[in-house]
Amino acid sequence: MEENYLEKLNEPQRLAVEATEGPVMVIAGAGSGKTRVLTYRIAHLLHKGVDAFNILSLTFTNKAAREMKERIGNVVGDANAKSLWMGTFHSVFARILRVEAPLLGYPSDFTIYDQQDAVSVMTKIINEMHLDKDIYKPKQVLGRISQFKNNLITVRAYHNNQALIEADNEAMKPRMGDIYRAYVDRCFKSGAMDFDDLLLRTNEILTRFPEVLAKYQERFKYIMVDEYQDTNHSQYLIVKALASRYENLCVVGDDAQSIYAFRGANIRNILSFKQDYPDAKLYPLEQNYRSTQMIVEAANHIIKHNQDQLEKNVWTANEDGEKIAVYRGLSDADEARYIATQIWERQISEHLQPKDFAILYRTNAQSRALEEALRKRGISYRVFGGTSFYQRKEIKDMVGYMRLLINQNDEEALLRTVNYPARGIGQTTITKLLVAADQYNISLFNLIENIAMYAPNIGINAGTSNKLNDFALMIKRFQVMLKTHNVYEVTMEMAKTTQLLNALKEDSTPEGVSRLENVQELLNSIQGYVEEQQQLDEGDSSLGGFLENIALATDADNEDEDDNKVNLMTVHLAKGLEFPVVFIAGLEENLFPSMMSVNTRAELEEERRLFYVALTRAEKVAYFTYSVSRFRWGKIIDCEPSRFLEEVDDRFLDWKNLNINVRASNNSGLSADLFGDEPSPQQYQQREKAVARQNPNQRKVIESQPKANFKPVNKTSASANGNSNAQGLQVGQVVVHDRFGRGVVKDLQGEPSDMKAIIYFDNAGEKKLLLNFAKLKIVQ
DNA sequence: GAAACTTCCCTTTTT
DNA sequence: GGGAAGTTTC
Repeated sequence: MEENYLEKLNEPQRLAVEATEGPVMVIAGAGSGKTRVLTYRIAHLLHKGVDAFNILSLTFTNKAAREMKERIGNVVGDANAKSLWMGTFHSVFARILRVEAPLLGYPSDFTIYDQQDAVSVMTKIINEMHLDKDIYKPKQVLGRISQFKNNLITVRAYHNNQALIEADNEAMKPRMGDIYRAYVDRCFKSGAMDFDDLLLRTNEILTRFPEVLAKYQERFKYIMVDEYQDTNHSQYLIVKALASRYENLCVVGDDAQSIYAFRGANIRNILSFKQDYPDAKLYPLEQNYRSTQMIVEAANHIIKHNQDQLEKNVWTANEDGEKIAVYRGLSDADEARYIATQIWERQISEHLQPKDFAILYRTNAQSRALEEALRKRGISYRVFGGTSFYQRKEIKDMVGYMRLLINQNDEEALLRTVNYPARGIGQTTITKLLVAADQYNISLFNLIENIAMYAPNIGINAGTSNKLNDFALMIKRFQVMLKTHNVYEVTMEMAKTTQLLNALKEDSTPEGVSRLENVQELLNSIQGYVEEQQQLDEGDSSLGGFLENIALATDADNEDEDDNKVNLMTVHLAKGLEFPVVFIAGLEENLFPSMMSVNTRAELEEERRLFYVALTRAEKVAYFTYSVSRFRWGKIIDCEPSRFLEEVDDRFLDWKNLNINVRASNNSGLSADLFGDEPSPQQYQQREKAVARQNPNQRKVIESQPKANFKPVNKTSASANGNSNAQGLQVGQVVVHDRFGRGVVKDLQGEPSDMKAIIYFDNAGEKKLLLNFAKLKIVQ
């Protein structure tokens, strides 16, 4: 236990940490040490003798949870930190639902449908109901249903709510209620929950089963919620229910950083905390430790344009800092080139590394131009977000089979896999099956496994019937195999038997090769997962556990072993992060603020908060850039500077190229500026040498494959903290493992990057451990 | 039933 | 400019 940890806090921080009993709200301005407070508060609870088992901490991202756990481990020791429940709402309540969902008639191995699955279900429903998909746009309809669910409006409640029905009638969608019912039924029959269900069903259980509620109230005596301003109504109710017995609830947030209203976040949750808990203690954190005076004041100045906000006075004792540079590009390529050049120059002049830079933008699509400019400069970078690894077709195919093994009623998984790789089961057959399954009210898989019985009645010939039967038998066989073999072995066998690997191997195009690599990467990560989980006390090396992890994993969670790269991400993903130098790109009307968000004041204020979040990520230096034209939807369009730029007082800004006075509609002078400050090849080489001298270890890597974003999931406390070390381990050495205790290394196998050790433990016998995951201390 | 070809959306942000 | 869905052809 680290001593004197309280001395590392300022006065309000310390008070917030010490107020462990009763409701507490911490209003934490940007950069004011919010994470520090949460971390030390938990450490303080443990120090006071509270059992880690009784603490629940809800964070906004898995990444935040992991980092916090690590930091707590540093203060109180890993063993103590281990049994803390810490994670996102979705992951924590998914875990609870694995136990409790059967109360509602769900299988405990329920599938979690991602956005793609949900859209696919919805598209089918709208087709089957013969509705016009231009009026009932699947994504829009799902958005509406998401609103219902996040406000706990069930299908029945909807049908009893005249106001909602009228609103949908007026929106020309009178069938909304029927669609909602069909969607919920369909998911239920598939044994599947979407993201919103994870919260809605938790609420349902806590309301309908008081003994279950009591169990978790008793367990979670101390509850902490990070980013409280971004909780929606459903999350709010869960927290309220769980905390209502002991009321040891601590919420931390900043109304100025609420940026998730579009997915139901309700800023009122933070504004009305004092009404919900009249005894609540309030601790405002106003000293910013992150940024320069310039950045803090400019950010304060920006957020003042919003009407809806709590009075706050964020200040800093840091240095003045330089003004915010504003650059106007003539095209998105020009804007990107400017940014790349600035990164290049600052790396040399300020001794900065690639990882010290972040480029933030409003939409994922903006990354392309930026990537290209960085590649041209030979600057290594990393893109967060966008199409994630698990959304790729080849991965979803593979995962489809895996899902089917643990939940054979998962209709989306079945439809995806039944004819891939092609086995002669086409659209006509599928349609017949869907109709029949509905008619007999059984699941698709159920129908297929008894197809011989049904085939004559539903017009399926003997040949097709056999093919379907073979498919069902194959799935059954793997289900049996799962009982005796580990997940990796089964998956590998499945990839071979289904010809999935072979089909990919035959494709020698670059895309095909990359697909095969992705599948291999997935297989590796399964192997890593199995071995890692086997080493944890509460490890879950089951297929279900793996699938849950990847369903709730996001791209921001993936860690790259080489993270010294320029960071590219949306502003949303940047929340909670900080970087010495930040570029905010694409500050144009209809882009930032988004075209979709300029109609109401509330929407516009959320965009402004987003701008505030972006700027407050910067520690030392910030840049604003925009362009007068941009490639969008395959066309070049003219752009106007963002209204947000005009809102910022000039005393904060350093306009870089005002002298080139070109209107968006006038292209004269374009060529001169577009290529004006490109360095000559000689200058280029000199700079490269300068960088190499300054930083000999850093080789310039050209990075483009999204694959590089991917790491084995759930990499909790691996080698990063230094006490485990794959390098330098030798046969014959004595090591100590967290769980297995003392052992002797018998053998080492595999590549250095993926090495396994056979270790004979005094108390646990012989184990094969992956050194990337195993926490080993070398004793002699 | 499957491959080749064409058209249509798309871009707001994410668990 | 790109990926998915729909359409045509074998």
